[in-house]
Amino acid sequence: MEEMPKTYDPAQTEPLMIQNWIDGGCYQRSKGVGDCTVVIPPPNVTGILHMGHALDDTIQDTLIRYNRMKGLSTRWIVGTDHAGIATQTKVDKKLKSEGISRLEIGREKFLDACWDWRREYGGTIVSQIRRMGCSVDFSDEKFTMSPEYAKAVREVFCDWYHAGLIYRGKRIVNWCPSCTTAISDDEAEYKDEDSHLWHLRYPLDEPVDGHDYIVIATTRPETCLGDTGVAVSPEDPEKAKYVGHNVILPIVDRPIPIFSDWHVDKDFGSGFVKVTPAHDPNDFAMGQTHDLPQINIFDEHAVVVDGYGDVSGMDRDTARKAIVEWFDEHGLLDHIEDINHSVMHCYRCDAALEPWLSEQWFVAVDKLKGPATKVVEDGEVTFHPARWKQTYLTWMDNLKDWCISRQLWWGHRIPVFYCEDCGWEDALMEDTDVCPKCGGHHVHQDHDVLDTWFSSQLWTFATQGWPDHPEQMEGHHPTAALVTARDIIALWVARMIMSSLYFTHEVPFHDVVIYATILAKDGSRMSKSKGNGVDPMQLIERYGADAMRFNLLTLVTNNQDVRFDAIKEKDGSIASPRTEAAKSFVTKIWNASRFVLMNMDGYEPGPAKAVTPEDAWMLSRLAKTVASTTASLDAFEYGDMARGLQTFFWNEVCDWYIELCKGRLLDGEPDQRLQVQRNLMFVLDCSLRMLHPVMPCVTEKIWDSMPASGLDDHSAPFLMEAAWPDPDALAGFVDDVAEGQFDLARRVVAAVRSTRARYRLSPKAELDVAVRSDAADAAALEGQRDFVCGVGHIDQLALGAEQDKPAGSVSVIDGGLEVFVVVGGLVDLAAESKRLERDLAKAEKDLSGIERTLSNEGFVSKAAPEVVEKKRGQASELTTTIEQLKAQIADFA
RNA sequence: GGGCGUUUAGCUCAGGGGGAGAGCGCUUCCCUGACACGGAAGAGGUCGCAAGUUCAAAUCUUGCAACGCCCACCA
Repeated sequence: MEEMPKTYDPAQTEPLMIQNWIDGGCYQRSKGVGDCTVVIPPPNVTGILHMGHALDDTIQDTLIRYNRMKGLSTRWIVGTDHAGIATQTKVDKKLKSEGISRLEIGREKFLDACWDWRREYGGTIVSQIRRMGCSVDFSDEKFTMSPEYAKAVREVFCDWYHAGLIYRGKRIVNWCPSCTTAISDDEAEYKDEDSHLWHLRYPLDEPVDGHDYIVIATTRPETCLGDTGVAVSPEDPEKAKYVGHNVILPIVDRPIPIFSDWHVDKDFGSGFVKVTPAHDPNDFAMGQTHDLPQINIFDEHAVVVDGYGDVSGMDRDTARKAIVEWFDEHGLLDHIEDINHSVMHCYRCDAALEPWLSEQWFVAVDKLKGPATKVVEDGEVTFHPARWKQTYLTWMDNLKDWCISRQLWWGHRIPVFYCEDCGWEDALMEDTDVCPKCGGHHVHQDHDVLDTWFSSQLWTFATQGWPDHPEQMEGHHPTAALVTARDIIALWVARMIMSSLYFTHEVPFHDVVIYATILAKDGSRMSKSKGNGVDPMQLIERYGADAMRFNLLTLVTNNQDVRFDAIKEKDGSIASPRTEAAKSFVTKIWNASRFVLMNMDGYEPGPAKAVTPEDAWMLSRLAKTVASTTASLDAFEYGDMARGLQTFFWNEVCDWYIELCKGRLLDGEPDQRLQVQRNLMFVLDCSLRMLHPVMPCVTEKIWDSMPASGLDDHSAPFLMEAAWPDPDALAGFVDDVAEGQFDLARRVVAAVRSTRARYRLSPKAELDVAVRSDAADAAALEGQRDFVCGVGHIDQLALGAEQDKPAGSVSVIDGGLEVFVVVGGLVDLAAESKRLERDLAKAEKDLSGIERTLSNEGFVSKAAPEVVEKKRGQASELTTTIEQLKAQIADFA
């Protein structure tokens, strides 16, 4: 047992505590009854952790540490995500800065560079998680591209492929002509741009009602080469006459039909829409409905393909100019309208994306969505806060087939093999270069890789031995809870539920905890480009991990986003007042513990026992706090828990109980002293255990110096492995009468203190005080005479129902108590009677309000009886107060 | 366009049908035997606006306004 140093330095102590836990094997699976396995949402290996991760990981660590202390078998699985496109972009940029081109060095060498990157950043991320004090199992780190994981991914692909859930199809994808890859909707960025709406004339093949042409409106004149129809709204009576006729598509001179479709808004543009199924998602859908040909006019670089004369070989911008010019020259350019519309851009290279028809792999979701909907509807998977359930169900309801192929190199390569000789195709668990059908040697593997979410959807079970070692999952899957951000409910949470139900026949987790998005102080999103992001490591450096964790947990409420109060100072450091306050709390815990522990000479462990009224009050408050803290943790209400603990420990344990124990502890008889030591140790021990999941380092460090308490023998080598206080075992300490009596005493002390402040009396000057109250209160106060006098610095304290107002005294009236403080010649008659008049006016106003309520027929008959009773109590108390105030004012007059 | 969230003290935020709360900041006093990263006493708010439900609304409903987020669409 070491003595506690006078000051606590988180920067020095935290890494030591963390090292001790790791050396002690505490982070690996604990053995216990019941299971609490949690998988970390794997951070992308693209960089360093941000505040969102810090919050995410703090919640999980609190959850894990709490359950570990409760005696469950716990394990927190850690790992990182290869993050396909994001990582490839980063590596691409890095190589580019070194003058190296991805295309020149080829796939193999590029992948080597990706692995190098992964080693570097994966390591950084893991070390940051470690520095936060997160008790993840570092001995068994996972990665979404490890050989075992890759096997699981391949198994899933092959299974779904053979079950017909994965199919290849032509779809419009968001194509980046610069990166020559498809970009998912989620990865595309919308930007508002000023552009034009070109109104172009398309000649009719025969006049309709005397009209030779119609006017279509388009923002993409260059795609008209691929038009295969013109659509009007079914709700547009004026256009109905054109339906069934044909126009002759200018330039290419092709007749195309006019039809009606609900996609068209009759009030937009000219009411006629050119339909280009190969180059627009809506047009693609209309093309399917109306059985139109799909004519692809662009190659993969968005250059017009052969067969269009001069326009062939032009890029899309040049082609646009040329085509508009052509219409103009031929008198077919009706007019040009200015327009502002949003255009999708590649988030890697910022090029405008091209809707492009290409061969892609899809997961058919029809069979998967039903079960995934049901488990959430039935509550087998529960969202916290509950409103996210609706978000999930709405998304699930609108779910379309999922495009899983990506034209990237970094990722899980699609395990489909093709024979160029006989056309054989299959998804295989093992690579092959010989065709099993014809024996030919011209076999190649699909060049695309899988969407990153395809692999991360397996995270709860592919990290636990699936598919080869199902025994490893036994009892540890489903996992307990998933803690994540709301923006990936659809991308990740939903897909995990679908794939887990399909492959493991169980849900991946029972609870989904969605925390608030952390915004900058001004309410904007934290982002690198804005430079308003806060680096958690900087906060830790300045305030310590415990302080940061505590502050972050207070942000876990029902809200969907919160502003983080940090500001960047001139020297680049980060200042966060709330985190600073949390650091003060850490220091407070340290100092209070140090005080208790430095007064333990002669201490023998033993049960806590209420000897004095303040003991009874403290133990009752402790029992209630253990119960409420436990309940909050079980309900994933971390903000409540953190705030509740702070109020309890600081305002009740430190400000009152420890202060009140000083007399007995420092000057008491040996027996008295021993009992108060036991009580203090008990309260401190329970408090540290409750604080530990939130602030693991400081509490663990204090535990080093702690002897056993009445709670248990401290046989656990680490606080993190000690038992969570059992609310039921403490229930016997709950004592509402004691709490009420204690409040009485605190009110007398408060009255004396405020009088001192009002009269500028020294806090130490001993005063004479008289309290007039009813007999029961007087008796209760009599029992607390010592501490009231001690804390209130009272020389003579007179109590009783018949107390007279002492000469030279001023009074404070508080809920039936009349506290008279003798200030002697200082009494300022004018000021006092003014103050009393003010109090009287307020009391009378309050009373008249309550009497109005009470005289209301409706209130008395309809309000809950206890509410009426309470109001009556208030009225009678105020009546007493008013009488007392009047009497005293008369005294001063 | 559909959905969601927020609007409470100078700041960051809790709370939530029946007496307006915390932390920081501010004012005054106190370096009292762990802690000045401390203690005590205070000042400060018609809980965004309007209507409705109710005996009772900061709290529930509706509308409005501002800010923000998500989804869809933008020929």
